[in-house]
Amino acid sequence: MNYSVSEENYIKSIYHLQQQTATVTTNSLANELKTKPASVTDMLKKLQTKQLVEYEKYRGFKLNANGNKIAINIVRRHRLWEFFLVNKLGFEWDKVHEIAEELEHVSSIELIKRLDIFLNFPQTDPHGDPIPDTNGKIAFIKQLSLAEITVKKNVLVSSVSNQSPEMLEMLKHYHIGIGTSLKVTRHFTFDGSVEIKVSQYPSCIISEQVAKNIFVHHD
Amino acid sequence: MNYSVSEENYIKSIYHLQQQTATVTTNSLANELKTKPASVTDMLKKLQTKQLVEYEKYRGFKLNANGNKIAINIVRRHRLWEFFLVNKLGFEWDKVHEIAEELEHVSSIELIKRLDIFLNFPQTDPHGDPIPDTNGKIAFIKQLSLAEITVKKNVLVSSVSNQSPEMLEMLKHYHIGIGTSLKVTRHFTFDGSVEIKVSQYPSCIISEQVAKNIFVHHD
DNA sequence: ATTAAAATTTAGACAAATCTAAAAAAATAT
DNA sequence: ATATTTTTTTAGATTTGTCTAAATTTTAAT
Ligand SMILES: [Mn+2]
Ligand SMILES: [Mn+2]
Ligand SMILES: [Mn+2]
Ligand SMILES: [Mn+2]
Repeated sequence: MNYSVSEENYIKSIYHLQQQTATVTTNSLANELKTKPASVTDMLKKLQTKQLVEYEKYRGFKLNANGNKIAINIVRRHRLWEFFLVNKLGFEWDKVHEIAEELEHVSSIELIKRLDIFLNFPQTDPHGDPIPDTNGKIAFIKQLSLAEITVKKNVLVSSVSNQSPEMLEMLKHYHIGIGTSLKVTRHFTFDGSVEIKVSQYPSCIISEQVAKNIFVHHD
Repeated sequence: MNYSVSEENYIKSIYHLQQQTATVTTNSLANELKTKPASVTDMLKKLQTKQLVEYEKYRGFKLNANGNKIAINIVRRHRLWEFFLVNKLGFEWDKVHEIAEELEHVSSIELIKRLDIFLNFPQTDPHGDPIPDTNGKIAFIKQLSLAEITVKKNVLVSSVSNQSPEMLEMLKHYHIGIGTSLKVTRHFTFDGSVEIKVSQYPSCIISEQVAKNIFVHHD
């Protein structure tokens, strides 16, 4: 079956909210989609008749197996396009989300198949998020934020959860990108700030707020 | 200003029909867009209030300067995507039109700018049609069909007007593609068929119907 | 010049997606 | 346990794009 742009956006947003809370509320989805609660209720009735969600009045809702499969496929398209935009067209990573938000709705299956080949089967998007494979399998990478990591172990930056231009600017300043190798040298308990050492650059200190948004894994 | 997918499809279709006839009729546009005449009238009123067409009740319509500029920009996007699909993703040229029909509506200006750079500023799409530049200028290539061309001059295939899978199959059989060098060796007046010689291959005869769809220019 | 046919427009309806305002249900506070 | 606040749903309206059927205008034919 084929879904409208609007339906796809709802499905994907439910999926993302479910990563945090098993069951999603009307208000949170309205907020995520920048729409009104009444509109969410309307759409949910439709998604229910289309057998994509489990929904009980006043009780919240979640994607069923079918809805989940479709959501993951949209995520796959989104992230492949983001990879294309950054690695082929040379966009900065803070500029690609909006564009991928449109591209993800182009419906050709063959297109995505060929794009994947063309990009050489990338595993993660420019923000470090995993790209689901054709079967919907998502590689899980155990990752911790810089605020949680133990001291003096070399780690690789695997993803950054805040993808704003402001964050990008700051990360550039610190010479941090996806894949960058670094080491936490100290945690300051007073304000939660963290001292890090990025390759040959002198040590520097980042705030707890920043540290919480940078995720790393051991190499 | 920003236009809906539907508005853009109407604008582009009017543009294409205008290449044949200076002023476009309601029925021909309905036919082109696979919609109903009543829907065309409705949309034309909207395009008129948006200052994109000159329209007089019962008298047909045409794009004004503003509408024309927008149409050409959509054509530009369409053809750049077609080029991408064929030359980067490896699609056959008969499979790309539908997909480009969706991709052309992705609204980012920066996207098309970068795509153009990435593709190295292609001049023509996979069907040999010229790609308008950023300013809307379209390179005009004087071209004649194989049915009209004079005998025994070497010519280059510049475009093919019928882009169906059936035509592609036939062209492949004759080893003809965009850019192929060939020579017309005879015209048969009885049925309008044409004998051609494609590089090292033995001479062959193509029907008038095929000849009329293959356009060439002198090298 | 009438008449018949074809093309175009209008009138009115409908589906999708959205909204505001009011009603209903659930959660929270006293 | 009741009252208050918050969340969610319903009712009803709106916008966009489409359609069918009927009316109007234009074009073609006699
Ligand atoms: Mn989207
Ligand atoms: Mn991403
Ligand atoms: Mn289109
Ligand atoms: Mn083309």
